[in-house]
Amino acid sequence: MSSFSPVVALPTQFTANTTENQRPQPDKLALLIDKSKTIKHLRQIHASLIRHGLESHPVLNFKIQRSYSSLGHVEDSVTLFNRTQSPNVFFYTALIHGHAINGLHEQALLFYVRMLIENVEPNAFTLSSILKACTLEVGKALHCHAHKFGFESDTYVRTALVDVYARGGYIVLARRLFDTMLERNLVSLTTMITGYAKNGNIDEARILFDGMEKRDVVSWNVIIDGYAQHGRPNEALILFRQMLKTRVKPDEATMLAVLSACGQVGALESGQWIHSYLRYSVNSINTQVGTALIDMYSKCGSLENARMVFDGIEDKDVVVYNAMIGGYAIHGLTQDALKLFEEMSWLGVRPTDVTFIAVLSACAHGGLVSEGWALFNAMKDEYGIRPKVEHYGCIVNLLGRAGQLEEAYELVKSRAIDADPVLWGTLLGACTLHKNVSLGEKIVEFLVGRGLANSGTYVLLSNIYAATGNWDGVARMRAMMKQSGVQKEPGCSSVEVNNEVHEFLAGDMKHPKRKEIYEMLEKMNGWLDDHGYISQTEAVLHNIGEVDKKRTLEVHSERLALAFGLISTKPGTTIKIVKNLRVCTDCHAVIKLISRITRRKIVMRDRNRFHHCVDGLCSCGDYW
DNA sequence: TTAGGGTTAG
Repeated sequence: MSSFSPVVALPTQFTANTTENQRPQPDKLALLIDKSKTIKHLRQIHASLIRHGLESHPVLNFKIQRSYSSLGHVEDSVTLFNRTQSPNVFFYTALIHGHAINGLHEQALLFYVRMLIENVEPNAFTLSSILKACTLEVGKALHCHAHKFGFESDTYVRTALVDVYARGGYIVLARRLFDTMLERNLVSLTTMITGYAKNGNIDEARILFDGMEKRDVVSWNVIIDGYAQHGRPNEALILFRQMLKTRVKPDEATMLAVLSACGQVGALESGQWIHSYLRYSVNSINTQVGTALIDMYSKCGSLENARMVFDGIEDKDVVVYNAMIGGYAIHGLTQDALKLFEEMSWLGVRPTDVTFIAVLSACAHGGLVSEGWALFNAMKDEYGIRPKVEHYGCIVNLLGRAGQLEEAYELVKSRAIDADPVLWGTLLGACTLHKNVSLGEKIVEFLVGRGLANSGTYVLLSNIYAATGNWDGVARMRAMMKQSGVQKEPGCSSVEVNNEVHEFLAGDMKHPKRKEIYEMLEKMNGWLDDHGYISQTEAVLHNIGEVDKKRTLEVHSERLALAFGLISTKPGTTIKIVKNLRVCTDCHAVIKLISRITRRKIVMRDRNRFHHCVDGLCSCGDYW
């Protein structure tokens, strides 16, 4: 008790009506408890409560305990609980809720069980609190409890049940529970939308969202994030613009979702807009938002800004480092990535598996085979991190790019039990790069023999055949692909002009400025001819004549994006292009040359990495 | 009491 007694720093607003002799009114104390925002204030009130012999007051005790929980001090809450004789349902519920919101799911469940053992009957509050903290299996059992105790139709309980089933992937069941609710409200709708969005069923989510009468910041966040996390970042950005026209004010969660979308589409201007919005709307940028900004700037090609945000974050955790190292990696700045990794280790920040993905991919882009192996081994031996398939992917990629195909093949084969199609794809991609037909065929044979071949296998082998001019082989693979119903993902490039992202497919005629774009393409061809450029027609993976091949290359999506960038920005402006697939060798050469001819910096992000083209040279050193 | 949130190979 002595630790509580001196009320030294009790602020005046709390002491005004409280002298040593005067007992404070319980209802006033109750109000103070509910209003206290910091643990310090709460402890002071608690002290005063004990000093005045009110420590057994049921309502005050309950409120104190609840406040401890919500301020993240669950242990104090438990202490208080343990000192309470025969706690009632409210007490138990507050405790369960406190554990649940602080992520202590198992303990929450244990208190629930204890409550049942003590014959304290749960109420609707209890059930909805505990449902939030449970897995699908436990949720099913709790569903029975809800039924038994008669709360199955309670709005809160029902909403929590919808959440549990949706989280567990039982989306149809969740929908049925949702449809049979006595009343739908903003939260239950948002819960259902979240369920669809997390499951990747974003179109269903959108239908419900569009039908909402009222939307708050959370419902907007859920739908925007749903698009952002499921490969539809453009739609996320469109919705965000719609949100700005409403009265609903975006919050940090909105910013995180939108920054992710900006990064994916390479929308630097939109990302910068968010950054300034943040600077003006919040006092300081927290670690999470900072990380998202670093990621956005890196993916939008602006490493300087990424670094600036990085330097401005005071308490850098490992995730912040991971984002920055990953940024250096995709830009091919291998040494900077490794240096930062060293710096972070030196500062005592322990790397995670994600950190190693970042540094290993940095090594792959720089062709640093021995450094990569050393890091891979250090990860296992020094840091005790078990390599995942992603790490093997990095190593296979590193070896494959460097031409050590057999070694890479052995490594993948040694892991054939949990063979990952991506790993095989990486390896086959390396075979294409080095035109190693025999190993490619050997791999495909191996995969077919073990029943591991999939549609992608044929695509890759067909690419190897095409790269070596084996058109019979290509035709065979195309036929097999047709049979298995696969299609190659179409190449798509985008460029951001005036805060708007313009997308192009190969040979695209849909853009309103198509006339000007194609005129520019012609002009570009003229420049290339003047510089004696010869098309690298072997980059065309179809068996057609040379002239047709050249024509095919000329309308590749990245060229259309480049042409549009050239006609819609001032001379000297950097052009930033984002492509969904890897850039082809011919386009790479053309873009380099155009950077010299137009004296513009051209930055292109392809599926793998960034290419900064300046004065005819590319930052990747033609190694990609 | 009910909803959302940072980094991840090719």
